[in-house]
Amino acid sequence: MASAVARTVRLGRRPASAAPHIRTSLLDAATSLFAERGVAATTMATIAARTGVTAAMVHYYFRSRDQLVDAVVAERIGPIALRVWAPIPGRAAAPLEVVPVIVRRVLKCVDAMPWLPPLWVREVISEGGHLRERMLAHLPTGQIKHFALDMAAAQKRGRINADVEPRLIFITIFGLTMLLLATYDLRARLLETGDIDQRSLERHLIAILTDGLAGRRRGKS
Amino acid sequence: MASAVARTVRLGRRPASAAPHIRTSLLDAATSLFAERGVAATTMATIAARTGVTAAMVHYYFRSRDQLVDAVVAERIGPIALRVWAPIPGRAAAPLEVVPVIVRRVLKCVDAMPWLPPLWVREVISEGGHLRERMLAHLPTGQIKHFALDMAAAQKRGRINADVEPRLIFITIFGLTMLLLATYDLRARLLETGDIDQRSLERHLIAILTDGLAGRRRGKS
Amino acid sequence: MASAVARTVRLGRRPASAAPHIRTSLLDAATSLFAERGVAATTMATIAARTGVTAAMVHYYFRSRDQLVDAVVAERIGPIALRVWAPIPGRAAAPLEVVPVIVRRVLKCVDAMPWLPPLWVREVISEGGHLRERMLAHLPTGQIKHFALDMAAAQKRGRINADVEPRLIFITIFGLTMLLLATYDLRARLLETGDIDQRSLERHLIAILTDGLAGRRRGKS
Amino acid sequence: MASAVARTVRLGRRPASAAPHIRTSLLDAATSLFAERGVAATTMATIAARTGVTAAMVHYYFRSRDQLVDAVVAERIGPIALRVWAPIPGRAAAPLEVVPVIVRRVLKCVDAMPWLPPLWVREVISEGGHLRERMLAHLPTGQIKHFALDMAAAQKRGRINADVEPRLIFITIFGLTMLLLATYDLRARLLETGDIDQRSLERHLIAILTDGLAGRRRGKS
DNA sequence: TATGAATGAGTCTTCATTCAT
DNA sequence: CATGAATGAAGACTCATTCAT
Repeated sequence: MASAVARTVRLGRRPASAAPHIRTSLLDAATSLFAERGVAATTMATIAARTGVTAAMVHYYFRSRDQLVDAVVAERIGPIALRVWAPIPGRAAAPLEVVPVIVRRVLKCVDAMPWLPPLWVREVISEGGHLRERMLAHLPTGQIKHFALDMAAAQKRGRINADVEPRLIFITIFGLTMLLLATYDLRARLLETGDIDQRSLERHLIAILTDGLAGRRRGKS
Repeated sequence: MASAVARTVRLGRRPASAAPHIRTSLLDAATSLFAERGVAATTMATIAARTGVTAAMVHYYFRSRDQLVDAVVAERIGPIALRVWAPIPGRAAAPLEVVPVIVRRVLKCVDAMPWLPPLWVREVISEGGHLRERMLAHLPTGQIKHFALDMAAAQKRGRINADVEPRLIFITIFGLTMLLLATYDLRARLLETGDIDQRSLERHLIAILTDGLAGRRRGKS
Repeated sequence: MASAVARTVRLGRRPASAAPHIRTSLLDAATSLFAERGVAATTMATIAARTGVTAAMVHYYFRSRDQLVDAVVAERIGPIALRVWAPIPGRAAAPLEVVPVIVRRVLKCVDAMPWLPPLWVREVISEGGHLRERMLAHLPTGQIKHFALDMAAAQKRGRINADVEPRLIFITIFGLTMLLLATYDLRARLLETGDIDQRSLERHLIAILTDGLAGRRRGKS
Repeated sequence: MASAVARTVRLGRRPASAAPHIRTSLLDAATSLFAERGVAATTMATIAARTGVTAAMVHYYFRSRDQLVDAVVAERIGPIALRVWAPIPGRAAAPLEVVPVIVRRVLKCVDAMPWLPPLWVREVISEGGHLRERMLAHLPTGQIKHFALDMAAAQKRGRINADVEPRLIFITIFGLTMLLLATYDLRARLLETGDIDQRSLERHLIAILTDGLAGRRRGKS
């Protein structure tokens, strides 16, 4: 935030409080449109229209479509990755505790940023996703590898399911959470049983993942 | 298939092995391109080029882009849904057995159709997916609902994890499998630890999902 | 007709009685489609479809679109011109008698060929009409000039309206008749007074044209 | 017009005489091309080329071909209809006076807009004309009906030809004028007697229509 | 005679991008 | 800072035409 203010001042604009930065609004519009209909299906004109400006303005703030996409990744999606992948204290000692921590981190993020699950599932996680390459640079590779190593160690000590693949644990927890969030409305229309509230979803995720991770047979098989 | 061969022979064209129905080839090209780069980012010209024909040919076989997409859904993706969602014998008596059955069904499908996971994750499951609406008509709604009811009953009888939401069981098993399949190469590049072979993947999935579904506390909480 | 039979025999086809010639049907379809929606807006495929054959067949019978249009002019529209412009017996002696003769000739033609008025008005008479150039060759130029000269002579003898331009008499009679026929349904929708039957139309045309041609002041002004 | 000049000057572009609104030029080009070769045979690219801009510009000013056609009707042809169909003062008292009024109105319009006759004959009046439906909304239906009623009344009072159909009077006068104007060059090439000057044309039309309308037998037959 | 397959050229339309103002 | 005007490139789609069978 500090840097945003700094830049505003440097550029001689009015203080942020007076009006939302157009740049910010454009980024908002782009992000949610990318989530709603996909990156490829979102045009500069649509983003401009949702923000109430002309398409030329989008070019004024982001030199090109490519750089706009970069900005969305760097300023919107990237920071989330850092929050989600932040080191989990005590994960070595109590490996099963990672499940509720990760699940709740994701749920909390999504509360504030409902566009996240579809965008992640569609454009980041999925092979050929339009944001995939760009996201790679923003992922804390070191921590991800570290996490896998910690899990492997815990498994060796017999603390987690022997059949589980340690390198898949993070994506299993994180991905399943995202997936169930991203399929909210699909389920609603398919099952026609009314929606599943977030409390139940959280309980479901934590139960199945914790117990699955715990397993009945422990230690590396 | 027999009739296709017959016709090819009768017409005296190149050997059947070299020239299957162009319609089939186009459908193949479209399906894999949809998986590789998404529906919105795939043009008729690209599909044509990959098949080695002109763009006009794509219109010759499928009147419009829209109908081509319909054909992909109806002839390629739809049939898979039927296989995956086919009733699982004895699921009421041994609810935990559904996990390996579903996981293996998906893995088997994907063996023959490697384009499936990215396509499903990106364009079907994900909110705003371009094939979502079209797939709905092809999903065996009745069986999906039935499955949820069976799981709910099993849970009441204390056979599965009390904290699990029965309506989420199918998507949890099916979706997690698809997700891990769709992120194969992402993981490879991220972890740089060499690939995880399919055996380990299967074991991981079955372990975490079976044990997660079993849980330690049984019965509806 | 004789020549059509001759050609059929020469080409070794079945006699005309067995089935309507496809060529004839195609010509019929083309002619009425040209009248309904204009030459430019009529495609080979549409003509083929209305005849119940493939577009390739249209090319088989008429080498090209251009030659199909030629055939329509030569075999459908051209012959009518000959009937309409046929010399009117006694026109020199009784110049006013040309009006009912021409009007009735046209009405009779149109009875059998309802596509004529719109086609003529749209594609022949009108500047830039797609059949205009082609029709020129089929018009009996000599008779048209002759008619104008006869009228001029009659006018000099004080038999017709002094203010009338003799060279415009034919087109005035013929064109007005065609025009009123071609605007049948436009009037119906505009006036909403029910249709004007053909009897009234004929009476109207003959009255206004005869009396207009007769005039009150006779002789060249 | 004043504002257009003002803006051009303010923007410092080429002199106002050389560069009127491009939108206006495009409308001009479209209108005359529609008249020259018909609506169906006129492409966006041709219109653009004649105006000296790219095809994309035509879409910039008129969202689609359809809306361009609408604009031509609404802004070019529609207004003319109002002038031609404007109430004729004293038509009830002196019904025969309508002829020269209408004829001269049309001739005056066409003087300024030479594209009118072919366009009207081809695309408005003619069955299946591409502007027909769109023009209907712009025609002063009330006045057209009123005119027919006035003529019918005049006929009952014995003021006009008993055999004439009152509902056909307007189209007879208006249509014949348009028709003779639209066939100008056809006649020239057919008769090869040199062109008929507009004076003679006017005299011809007024003579034949006035005397035809007057008739010798008056009153409803 | 008849057709399905195939295509090049052209049409309408959209879109990212540039630029003068 | 902001926009209207302008465009080249590309996309979906159509159509007349050809050709092997």
